[in-house]
Amino acid sequence: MSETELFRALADPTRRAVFERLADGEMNATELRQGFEMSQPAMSQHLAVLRGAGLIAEQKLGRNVLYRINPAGVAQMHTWLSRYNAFWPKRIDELKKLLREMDQ
Amino acid sequence: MSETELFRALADPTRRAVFERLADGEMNATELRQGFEMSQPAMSQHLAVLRGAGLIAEQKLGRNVLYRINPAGVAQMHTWLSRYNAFWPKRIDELKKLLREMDQ
DNA sequence: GAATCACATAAGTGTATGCTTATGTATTAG
DNA sequence: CTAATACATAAGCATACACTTATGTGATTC
Repeated sequence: MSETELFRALADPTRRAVFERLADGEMNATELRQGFEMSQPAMSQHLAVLRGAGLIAEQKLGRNVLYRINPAGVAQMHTWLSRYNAFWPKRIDELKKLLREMDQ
Repeated sequence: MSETELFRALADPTRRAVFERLADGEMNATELRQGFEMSQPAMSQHLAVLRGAGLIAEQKLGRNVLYRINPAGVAQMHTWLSRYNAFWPKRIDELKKLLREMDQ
């Protein structure tokens, strides 16, 4: 899981939209394809890139493969981005607000 | 400032390293080039991509151009990533810790 | 004012990449 | 058991992109 792979995986708008779809929950490739004007092999390629980057994980159930977001990939991006927290002055108020919501 | 441009700008390892250098503070292109085996036009191109993506801002001082990190670009990435906070279970503890440190 | 410096832009090149059609393998349904 | 389904892989193509050398413009130095 390299940072380059992370960013490259998300740099393509189609592939990023696929990743964003998985935020709604685990899906197989056919479900993921709904709503996209895309061939089946294209989707397969995108999923391979996302998997290679560590952003998604798969689970084979017979001929079906279920894909879901891999928390480790998300965490890695968070870690990278956290270096730049000093450039984000509004974070204190927003984090406090977030924590308030979480504690409810 | 599109998300695609953001991710694409950071997807190249050289360019990401340039961006990471700017976290240390404002620099001109020649300073930025130190430590990189890179031609001057290559650096110019990278800076143009980062600027186009909204990740850096520039300030011209005569023939010198100073580059610095643009907080808005960082914030935009934060916003995108925050959609995936649900996949990051350790965040509550770490955020509380961060806030504690901030309040000191 | 000439020379030097700092940077942007142009043009070219080799490699990578997002798409396609074609094909293959494994699983499931009837 | 055959046909259909689900998905991965192969191969090809057009476009994008990170690099280079070459060049140009503007600012600074001497």
